[in-house]
Amino acid sequence: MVDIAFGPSVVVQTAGDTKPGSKSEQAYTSIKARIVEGVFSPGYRLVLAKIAEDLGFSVVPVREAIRRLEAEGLVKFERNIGATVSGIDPTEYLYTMQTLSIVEGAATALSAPFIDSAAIARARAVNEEMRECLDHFDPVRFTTLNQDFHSVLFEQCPNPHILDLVHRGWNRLASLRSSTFRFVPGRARESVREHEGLLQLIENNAGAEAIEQAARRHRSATLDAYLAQASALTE
Amino acid sequence: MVDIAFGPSVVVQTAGDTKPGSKSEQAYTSIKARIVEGVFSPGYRLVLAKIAEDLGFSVVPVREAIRRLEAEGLVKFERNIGATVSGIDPTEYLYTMQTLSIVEGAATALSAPFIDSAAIARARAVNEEMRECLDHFDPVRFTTLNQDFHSVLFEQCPNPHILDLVHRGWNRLASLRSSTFRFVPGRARESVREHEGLLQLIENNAGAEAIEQAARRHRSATLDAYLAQASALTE
DNA sequence: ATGTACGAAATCGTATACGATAAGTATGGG
DNA sequence: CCCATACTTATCGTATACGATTTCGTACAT
Repeated sequence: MVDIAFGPSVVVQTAGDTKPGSKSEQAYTSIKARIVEGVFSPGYRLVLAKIAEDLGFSVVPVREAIRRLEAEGLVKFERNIGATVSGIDPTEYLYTMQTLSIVEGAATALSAPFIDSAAIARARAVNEEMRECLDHFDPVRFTTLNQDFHSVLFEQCPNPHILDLVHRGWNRLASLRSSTFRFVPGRARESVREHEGLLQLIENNAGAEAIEQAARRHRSATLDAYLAQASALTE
Repeated sequence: MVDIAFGPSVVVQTAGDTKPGSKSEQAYTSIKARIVEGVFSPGYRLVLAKIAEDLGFSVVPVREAIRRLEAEGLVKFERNIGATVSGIDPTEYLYTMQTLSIVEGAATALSAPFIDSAAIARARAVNEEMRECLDHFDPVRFTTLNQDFHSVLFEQCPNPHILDLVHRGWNRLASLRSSTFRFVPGRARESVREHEGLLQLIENNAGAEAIEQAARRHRSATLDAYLAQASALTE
């Protein structure tokens, strides 16, 4: 739809990708996908030689890929020690959620003036699907749809940098969730309601300030809900 | 004071640095410094072999360094073509300023509850120095002090991710300014006034919302002022 | 039994070498 | 005189090789 969704998780393209032919690039994409999909869980040790052999490459392009992933915060790379998939102590989770909250709010506010009625209709349709998910209890699908919802809103975002930050946050969280995600049904229901409210604000051409606040309130509530269970997250 | 200032410009540490011993790390630091200080202006062609020879290293660590810089947005690296210091068409400038505005506002709001009277005093002192700069017309020093001012406020920022984003924005802008910076004296005077207002808000324990708004308004005004001259920026 | 020291294995870091690709240049035809 | 094509050159991309560092296991002494 908006971004590429495959399997249980979602990999969002981040800016700065080189042409696909480069092995360094392939390694980057491949490793990132495996992290985001949860094949490589947090704490997983990424041994250069092993990954290189897996992919049939030499270590050099793999190193580059790892460095890029490090800059995105997906892995930690220590000299003479090696790379591990970034851990997620509750604190780190809070940081990420808080940052995402801010950045998503900004993206929503910036995009609002450019959202036409067609986009709103699409967003509303996605939100309806989310509502249905509530009955069938499908958390994975719910999360994917949630990102789809926001993606529709952000489609016309006039600032690609902000969008990039949002995507990085999503990827980060996807990596965390694949391993330790838990669903909060009550919160999810509320979320659907808030989405509808946000759409109405946009339809009524509310000020950017109001929209941003709404978006931030939404995120903030989500954050609180998840924070309660954050202690369950392992290092 | 807060961050390391040397020469006319300021290089802000960004998260993700490896131990200093690594050549890859040295290359990273060295190239970044030269970009931020303006030795490598936007558009400058970074030839791997040449840089490697300059530093006395081989190309491999240099490549890694470039990749990290690319992920931070400081350089553009195209397959089989090479790396160039990121350009700054007015649009890109707008994106960066807008993003920085949002992120700085958030950082200010988050930090506010943790700012004690001593920090406020220091911030105020810096702001006074800025006021003095207005008379002597020292734009470079003014910019440095401006970052110092915010650094004092952000010292206790509870979210390092946000802080990292702020620093990246500063580095980015520093790179741009070194080559094409122009000073807007009227705007600068206003800026000093707004800083004082912000400090008073914090002293009075104003809500995070109000503080964030003030910070954002400030940035927004700055943005507008610089945007007027943005067309003067070269690709 | 525990702590320490030494050695071996695993892994990372970097240099060098060579193949691949794109940009620049010259030459020949229109 | 201009354009297209072949060739040369500059630069990047990756593999391989080897040295450096860390970690882990084992043996020894207390």
